Amino acid sequence: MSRRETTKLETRQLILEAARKLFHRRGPELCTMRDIAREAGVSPASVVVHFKNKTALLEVALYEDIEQTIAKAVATMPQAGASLHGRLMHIARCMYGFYDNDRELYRVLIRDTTFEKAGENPYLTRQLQEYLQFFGALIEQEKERGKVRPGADARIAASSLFSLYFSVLMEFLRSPDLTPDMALGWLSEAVRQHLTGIVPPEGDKGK
Amino acid sequence: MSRRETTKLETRQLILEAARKLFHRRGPELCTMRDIAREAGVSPASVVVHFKNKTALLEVALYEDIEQTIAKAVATMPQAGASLHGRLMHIARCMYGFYDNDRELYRVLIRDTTFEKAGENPYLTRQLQEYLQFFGALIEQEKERGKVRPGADARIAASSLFSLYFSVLMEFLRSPDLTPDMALGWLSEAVRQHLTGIVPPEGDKGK
DNA sequence: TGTACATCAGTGAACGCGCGTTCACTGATGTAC
DNA sequence: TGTACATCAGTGAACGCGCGTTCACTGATGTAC
Repeated sequence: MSRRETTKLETRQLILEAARKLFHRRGPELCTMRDIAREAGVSPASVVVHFKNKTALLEVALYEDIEQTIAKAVATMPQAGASLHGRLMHIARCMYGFYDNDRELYRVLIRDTTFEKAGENPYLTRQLQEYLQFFGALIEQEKERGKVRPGADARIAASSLFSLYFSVLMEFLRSPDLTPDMALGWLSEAVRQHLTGIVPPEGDKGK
Repeated sequence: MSRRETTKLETRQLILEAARKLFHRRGPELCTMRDIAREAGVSPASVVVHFKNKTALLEVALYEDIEQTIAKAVATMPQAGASLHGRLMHIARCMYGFYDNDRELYRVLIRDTTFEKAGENPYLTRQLQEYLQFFGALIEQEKERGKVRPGADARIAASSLFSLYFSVLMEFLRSPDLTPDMALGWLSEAVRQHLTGIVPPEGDKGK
C-alpha cells in the first residue's frame, strides 16, 4: 500500500473514531458533520469526501461493533446438543444486551438504514445476508439431526425467525420502559410458537 | 360546532387534500411544506399551526386511506368456514395491492413513522393496536372452533403473524423488482410454517 | 539518479435549500355586560 | 338589543440551522523520462 493510500486510510479512521465518540456522547441528531470534522481534526469537506452523507458515516461507524457482537454470540452459542430454541435465544440475548448499551443510537441507525432503498446501505445489507445464511445453515443442521421436519423450508424459517427477532428489537429500541428481559421473554414465546406451530397436529383437527 | 371551528376544520381539510395530491404526484421528499401551503391556498405558517411537522402531516394525510383499505379487506374476508391461512392471506393480498399503488410514498411513510419513538405517531399506533386486537380475536375464534391449539397464546400469535406480514411488506416496498405475487408467495409459505410449526410432532423427535 | 510533471487527498470558504420557529399583525368570531 | 372587549385562526416575513455541494487552491506523493 502506497504512502498516499495509508494516509488516506488514517484520515478515514480519524473520522470514524470521532464519529463514534460523538454519536455515542451526544446522539447522531445532536452532532453535525462539522462537529465530527472538528473532533477528528480534519476539514468538513474531507468528511464528505470519505462518506457521502451522515447516514453512510453512521452505518460504517457502527456496523463493526455489531459484527463483533454477532461473532461473539455465535462463538458462545450452546452446543449442538442444546435445543434449537435455546440456541436461538442465546443469540438474541447477546444482541439485545449489546443494543441496550445505547438504544437511542441504534434506533436511529436502524431507522436510517433498514428503510432506505436496497443498495443504500451495503454493509448492513451484507451483514443481514450472512446472518440469514448462518441461520439457514443452523436449521438445515437441526433438520439432519431430526429436530426439524424434513419438509420445512430452512430459508423461510430463518427469515421468519429473524422477522420475529427484529420486530421485538424494534419495540425494544422504541420503548424505554421495556427491559431486555421483558423483550427476551416475549421473543421466547413467539419463537416457541413458531417452532411448534399453533394449529393442532394432523388428525386432531376440529370438525 | 361554532363558525370558528368549522372554518378551522375547512383549512385543515384544504391542507390535507393539497398534501395528498402533492405527496402522490411528486413524492414527499420532493415537495416542501411551502409547496403544500401554496397548493392549498393558505400561508406556510398556517400549515405548521395545524401539523407540527412534515411527518405528522404525512401520517394524517395517508392513514385514512389505509384505514379504509383495512376495513374493506376485513369486510371481504372469506367466511369463518375457510382456512385460517386463506383468511389471513386475503387480508395481506388486499393490503399489498393497496401499497403497490405508490410504493415509494408508503415506504417513506412507514420509515418516518414506525421508527419514531412511541407516541410520535398516534394515528398509526392506534391503527396497529386495533389491527392486532382484531387478529387476536380472529385467532381466539379459530381456537374455539378447534382449528388452533388451546395452549397457543393468541396475542403472541397475532403479533408474530403481523411481524411476518410486516417484514415481507418492507422488502416489497424497498425492492421495485418484487411483484405483489412474489411477496404474497413468500408470505404464504412463512405463514404456513408458522401455523404448522417446523419441529416434528411430539414422540417423533430425533435422538 | 535527477528533473519535470501529473495525480490526488485534503483544505476552507461560500452557496442554496428546506425546515422549524418566531414575530407583530389582521380581522372575523365569540362573549360579557 | 347593542356595545365594547377578548379570543384566536390565519398571515407573511424574517431568522438560524444543518446538510449537501461546489470551488479554486495547496502540497505531498507518485511517475515518466
